[in-house]
Amino acid sequence: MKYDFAAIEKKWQEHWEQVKPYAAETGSNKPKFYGLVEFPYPSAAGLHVGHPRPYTALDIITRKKRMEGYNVLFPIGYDAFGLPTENFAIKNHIHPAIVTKRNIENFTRQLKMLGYGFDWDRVVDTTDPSYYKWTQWIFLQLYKKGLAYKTTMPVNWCTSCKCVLANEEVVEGVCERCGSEVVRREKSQWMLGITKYAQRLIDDLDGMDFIDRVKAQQINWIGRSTGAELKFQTTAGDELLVFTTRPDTLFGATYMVLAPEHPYVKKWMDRIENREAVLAYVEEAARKSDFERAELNKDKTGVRLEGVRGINPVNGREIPIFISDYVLVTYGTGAIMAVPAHDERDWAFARKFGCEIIEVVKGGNVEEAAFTLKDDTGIMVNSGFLDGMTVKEAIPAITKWLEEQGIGREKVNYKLRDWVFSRQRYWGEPIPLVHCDKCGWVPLPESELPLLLPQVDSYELTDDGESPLSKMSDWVNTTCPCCGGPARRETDTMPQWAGSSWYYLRYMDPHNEHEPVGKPAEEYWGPVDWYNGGMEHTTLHLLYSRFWHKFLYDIGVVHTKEPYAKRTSHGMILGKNPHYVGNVETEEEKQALLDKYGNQATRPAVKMSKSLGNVVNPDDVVKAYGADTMRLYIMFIGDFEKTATWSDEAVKGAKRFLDRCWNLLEMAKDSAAVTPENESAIHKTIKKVTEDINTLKMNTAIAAMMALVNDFYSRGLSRGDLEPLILLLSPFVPHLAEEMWELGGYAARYGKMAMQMSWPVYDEAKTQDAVREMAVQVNGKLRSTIRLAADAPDEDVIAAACADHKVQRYLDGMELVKTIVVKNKLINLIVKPAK
RNA sequence: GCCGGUGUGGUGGAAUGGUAGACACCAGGGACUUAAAAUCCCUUGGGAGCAAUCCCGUACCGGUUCGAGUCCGGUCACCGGCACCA
Repeated sequence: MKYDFAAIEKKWQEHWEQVKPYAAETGSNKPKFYGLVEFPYPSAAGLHVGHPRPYTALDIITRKKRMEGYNVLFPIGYDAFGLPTENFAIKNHIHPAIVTKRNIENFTRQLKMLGYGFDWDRVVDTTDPSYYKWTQWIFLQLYKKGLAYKTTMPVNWCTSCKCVLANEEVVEGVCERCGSEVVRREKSQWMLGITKYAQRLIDDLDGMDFIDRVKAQQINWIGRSTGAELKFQTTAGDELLVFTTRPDTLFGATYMVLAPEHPYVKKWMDRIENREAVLAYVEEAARKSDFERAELNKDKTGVRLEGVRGINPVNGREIPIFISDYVLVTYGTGAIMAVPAHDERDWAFARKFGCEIIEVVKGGNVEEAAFTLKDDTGIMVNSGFLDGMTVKEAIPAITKWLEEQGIGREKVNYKLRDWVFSRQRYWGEPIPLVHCDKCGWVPLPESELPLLLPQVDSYELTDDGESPLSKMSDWVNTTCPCCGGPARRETDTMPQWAGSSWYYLRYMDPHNEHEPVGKPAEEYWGPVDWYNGGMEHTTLHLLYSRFWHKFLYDIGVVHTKEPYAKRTSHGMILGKNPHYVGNVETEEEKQALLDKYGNQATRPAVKMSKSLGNVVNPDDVVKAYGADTMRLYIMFIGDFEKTATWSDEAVKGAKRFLDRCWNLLEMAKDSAAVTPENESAIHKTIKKVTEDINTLKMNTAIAAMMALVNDFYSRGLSRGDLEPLILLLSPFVPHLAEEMWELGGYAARYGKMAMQMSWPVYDEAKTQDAVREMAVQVNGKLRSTIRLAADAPDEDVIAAACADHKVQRYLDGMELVKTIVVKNKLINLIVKPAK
């Protein structure tokens, strides 16, 4: 009989639809396990071949957990608000809600096609009013606690999306999504006070089972640095506050720099003698896009403020003040004390503008370059009472002095900025606040949630940078919940990251009409035991949702400080590069590719894209080989954490393996007994697969099962031998496993599906071979192998090794000085020439 | 520049400090077949040799060790993140 994957997969998917074997039961007595994958954005393109990688991995893990007796929650949903859908809708004149519905249907079909064990009764859709009601509710709680506030500030503005972006959404000066130029604009925006949680977001990573690179990247992004904040007097009378991580170098501060946007620049305009030059510079800086700032990088520019000088508090010296865009208004105090001798940027600026360079830490040559080491090797000089100290001693000493003088204190700063939370677009959650001329911003009463997105015909972009909602006067004009007077609704919507910041909680209790999540459900299921997702979300979704969770913890909605106990991450799936130089033979052809595609041509594999024609559609793979082959191959492709390249040839290998498994049914002798010669191999395989699934090493788990199948082909097998193999296969290739389970008569015998059986257990004793092959080394070089009974005493091992005819040649005329025996593995004979 | 990671056959990739290359893909050979596909079996890191067997091999240089792909120091290359953050 042939392995008819199409019929088998259809049959079992329909069966599972009926019996719902993946339903999670809140409050069950079994131990719980909550496995989570990042819910997809339902794009028009459908499922990408990258999606099945993490989904299959967690599907395998949760299926195994079920077989191990856990009550498993493995949910799925759709993160469906967002710009691509809105842009698609505008272009094709379809309402985004319709586009979304259609895309979700397609994604659902594809996910079911792949046989995932999701609990389909808990599906969450962020655009569903019964869901975003609670997204809005959480926003109102943030507002009530002062963590949501509206402020005018320079923001990242995408010139193509016509929308603001969070810092996390700007990559190398361009829009993360569309790649267009990002400029700075002054706009009034809703902000979330994530910086208030900066320290906790660092501290609570401790003890979490997150892979190291996720922790490192988050800590990096939050960017904590310790130093001092101190005041400089100025000849204008105002005090200038600066932040420095090197208070020890205060004696070397020979000038100051303000960001061009620093408020004092305007304030001092009357005193500034070179007004025109200063104004011109400020204007130019404002015009520069982030991209230009990054491009122009190290080339320092600036203007000296003539007529105002700062006073170094430690020695009373008057020093010049500059403005320059190498000082950022968004970090620290927007003003610095410059110590050119010990800071590379200050040094470059000082050289260009002829500022004085005073060495205050010995150890370098400050005429040649800035000396920036902050360890014990440098000794303070030219620094009054700090002279002779190391840098490490000088920092607390000067900090103490600043405190005593009342002009400074120790200070911690973070690179993390508050989260720009409003978007000037239609397809997002409406922000549930109104503005009243009398009362200011007023939150909607919770009873009025959800505030529905108005149904309108036109949601085209406006050119003035306002949300499309601002054009809908019927919706915008309302009454103030506070005084009853006329008021206007907020017309900006929330960013895509809003709905995804708490969706894992909704899965626990998806139909609750009274709370975002009920207490019993949250206390039973929380926290998520294992969350897998992309590295690209480390400083976006993962950070944002940890922040929201901590806030919900503070207001008593959840009982854990952290949402996710464990976080792993998968590598991307790349496609073959059609322009790779390795594809062609001659030097001329290679050069032609290099000329045309540059660096691109040097890479064998690249991101899949329509324009390169290397996109793999899961539908096509499933049609040609079946879902089980797709699942198996995507797990076998390589180390889960690393990027991997899709190979059409290698898929066939996965299919071939499943064919070989299928044929075992007919090959197996009709006996329920385990064949003695297969027993050890079976137990070893159970052990290997069990351990490898736990550590996400699906590729080697599959390799072990392949090896066992090869053994069965060469040695023959019984129905009893096949039984545990089917159970091991079942999380990986559930359709094939169930069919074999049924056809092999196991289903009838146990009255259960394979997935409902207990996970096979191995007997450690039976994983041990009675006879071992041991390596024999002479002076560390492999010379022979010998076969001995397991756990043979060292004397026997040495005797057998010395007696081996290959080994003897190396012992001839030599004196045995030492032997090293590694039990059951290896013996090393150390010899030297006999005297 | 800073942080994190990687470097192993023609290819994807395996190897708690202990027989490098498991398992696959590709390729080659054989069986079956009128033939092809599929399937099954065999070979497959490089080099020398009729053979037994030997030599060389995990980016490069050095070190620790009886023994290093693995640990330590240094170098190079590539990938990911951050980047004028004071």
